[in-house]
Amino acid sequence: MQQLARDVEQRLGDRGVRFTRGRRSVLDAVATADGPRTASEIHASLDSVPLSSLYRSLAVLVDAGVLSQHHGADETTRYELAEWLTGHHHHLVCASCGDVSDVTATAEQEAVVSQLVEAFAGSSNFAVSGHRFEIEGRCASCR
Amino acid sequence: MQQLARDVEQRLGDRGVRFTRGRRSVLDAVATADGPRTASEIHASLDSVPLSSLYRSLAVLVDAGVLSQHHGADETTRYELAEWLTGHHHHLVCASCGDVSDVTATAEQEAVVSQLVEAFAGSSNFAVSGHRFEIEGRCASCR
DNA sequence: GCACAAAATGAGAATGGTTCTTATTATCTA
DNA sequence: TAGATAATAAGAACCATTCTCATTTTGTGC
Repeated sequence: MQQLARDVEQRLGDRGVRFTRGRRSVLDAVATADGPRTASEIHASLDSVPLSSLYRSLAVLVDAGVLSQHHGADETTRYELAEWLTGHHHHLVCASCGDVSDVTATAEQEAVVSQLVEAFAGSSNFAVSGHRFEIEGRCASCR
Repeated sequence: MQQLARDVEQRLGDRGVRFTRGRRSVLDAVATADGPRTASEIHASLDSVPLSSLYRSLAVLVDAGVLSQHHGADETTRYELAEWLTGHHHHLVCASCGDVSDVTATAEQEAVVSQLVEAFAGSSNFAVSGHRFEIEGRCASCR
């Protein structure tokens, strides 16, 4: 966590973006979750940060490459640490409660995934920059 | 296309849902696309179907299992034919224009995907019901 | 073919997540 | 410490989507 804050501070500093108290607490809230979180979830876990500021902080952090955002099973946007901070991983998405949790592949598994990605994109004239692998089902507490 | 309409008519009939003119044109618009489409894209390709009716038709068709909806790279919902009508497939998502196109895996590739899915979900107590594999990058016309 | 009930539609209002605006406050540099 | 710049707070605005309700269409029994 200390290391995380230092990495992020460096990254923001390099880009002339301040690492303010508000942004720190947003980062903390996202970092302590075990999967991507929605803006309202983050807001709920944080008092004293108004929604508009929260959204602005999230946008700044996404823009700086500290967070990544994606739009999963439900219609709201979720935020999590960028992969250079957490390592590459995939998601288990609960169809019932909408919760998303992380799962990390082994090196061999990830090699297989990469081969598949190349094979899928190969036919079209498509320049791959990444992939997303989401597994849908019911989480332990919903089944 | 004829076959598609017949399959859908049957499915809707079984559920006591009418296959009206409006719903037919919505189905056509989705079916003729080569990937998932947003409500406004569909709306644009269809005159004489008001937005509110379009959304209602989409909801009915999703509910009947004729269409599936998902929330991809951008924040708007996209609709496509359910997999029992098109076969299982994956997506190439253009990070630049947001367009999504379909890609179908070979049986061997899909077997590998299934193995990965089981391996990923295996550790948690997670009941898998499906998976989504999305490849991000730049499409032929944006690169 | 006709009348009635049930379902579908159209138009616009309402909702909710997200973004924008503007005045105020905090931060950095000199 | 002052001045310049960036960040924040509050609420208005925005836009995709959903809801409401009056009207129209469709299917069924006569």
